[in-house]
Amino acid sequence: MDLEEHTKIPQATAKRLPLYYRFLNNLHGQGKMRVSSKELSEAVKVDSATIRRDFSYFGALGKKGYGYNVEYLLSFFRKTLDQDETTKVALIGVGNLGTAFLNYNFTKNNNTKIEIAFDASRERVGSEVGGVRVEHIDDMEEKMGDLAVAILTVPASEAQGIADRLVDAGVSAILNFTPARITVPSHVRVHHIDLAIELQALVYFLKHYPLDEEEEE
Amino acid sequence: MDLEEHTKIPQATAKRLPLYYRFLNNLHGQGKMRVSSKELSEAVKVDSATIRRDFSYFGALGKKGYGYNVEYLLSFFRKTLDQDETTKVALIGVGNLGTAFLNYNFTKNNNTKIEIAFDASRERVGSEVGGVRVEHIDDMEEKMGDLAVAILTVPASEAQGIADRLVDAGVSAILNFTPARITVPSHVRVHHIDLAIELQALVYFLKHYPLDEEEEE
DNA sequence: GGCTAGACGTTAAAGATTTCACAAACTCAG
DNA sequence: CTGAGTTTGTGAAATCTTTAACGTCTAGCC
Repeated sequence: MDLEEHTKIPQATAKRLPLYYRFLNNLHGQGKMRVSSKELSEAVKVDSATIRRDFSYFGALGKKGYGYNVEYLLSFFRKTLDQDETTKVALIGVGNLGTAFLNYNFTKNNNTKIEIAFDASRERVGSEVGGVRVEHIDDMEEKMGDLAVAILTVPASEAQGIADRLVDAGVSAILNFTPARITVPSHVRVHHIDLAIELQALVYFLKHYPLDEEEEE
Repeated sequence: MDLEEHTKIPQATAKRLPLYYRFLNNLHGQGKMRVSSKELSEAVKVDSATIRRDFSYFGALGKKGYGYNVEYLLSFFRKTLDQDETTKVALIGVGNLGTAFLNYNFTKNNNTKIEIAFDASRERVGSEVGGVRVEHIDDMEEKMGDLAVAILTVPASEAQGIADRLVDAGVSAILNFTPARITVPSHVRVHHIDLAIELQALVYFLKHYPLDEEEEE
């Protein structure tokens, strides 16, 4: 693996890569052959200089006076983002949010696939949601296999307990949608997405960080 | 309004405020009287120096050798985060994700409340989900009143169209959960939360940014 | 009352990210 | 083939964020 190259890439850039990839896919689907950083900037709402800088970490991908070749860029990012090998994911907690994930067609445009789901409700067990089998949470360790990534959409009170079990089962990355800040060993990566906080933060910015005035009523 | 003071607060700090607030609430509920930046750090997974720095933007809230008084800090943040006045929110798109929001009890610990929801499916219209009335999307302008914030959980293909209508209806902040990057006038604030991208980014970090080695198998 | 340990608030440094601005290099039309 | 017009890639500057380090002050004990 060519970790040496990738390790140098700023985290802020890495987070934008999937975004670029998706929009390049769109463009390609529309039959576009070339694209400039300026066009891309308008589409993804990222400053064009930032886009050029981001791309430049991977070398000279474009041509001066021309822009970027969509197909080339796309195939480059496909490799970089490991789009060829699908990462299998487990989902814990088939509530509304969990169901939303299961019905989301990740595999399209995406290198991730939810392979199996777990829930504590006996009623849901055995059914399929969005084409994914739902198993009982008690059988998690047994049925999870070697999946490395888990999406956690359980009630907050369960979060830490389940996280501990996931870690024991060998999971190395958790996408945590519960409000609980879970504690895990240092070799496990956790990303928190906290819906209530996102909403509160938006409201805070709205009230305290005025944007342009509205021109008129 | 005391915008002068708040405008100076770094965005990174502002995004953490709701997180602090929630944990302080927890502590208070547990009957804790005092808390140090170190304790808080372990709970919210933010470096203690960062916490002290964050708090210091609001003045000297703690006492040397003692820490912070939970009650005082809580009441301070309640004012700062405008917890006393509830912000009313509209939700557009009562699919799985939208339903998850409607069932989420935001008002608890929170200054936001979803007042009304809209959906394109005639079947859902008229029902209540999570105690919120669902109206038809065609009646949006008419029934939305003066709500300033909207949560957008519609299919990506609808996102821009609905966003335009929201803006016309006077909304000034949108929490966009669709993969579409919507375009709005400069006086409207948009936060994008892109679930597929969050998952992909986590996978990318997992593969390319190794954490500590696992000690053993 | 005095001492020790603890914890804040802050200065300064380091690190990360974004943005500016422009030379270089390319395209394309004529 | 030439020249006008584009657009990249990148040094350098600006900005933002985190972290370290420590002086100062307080609590609480003897």
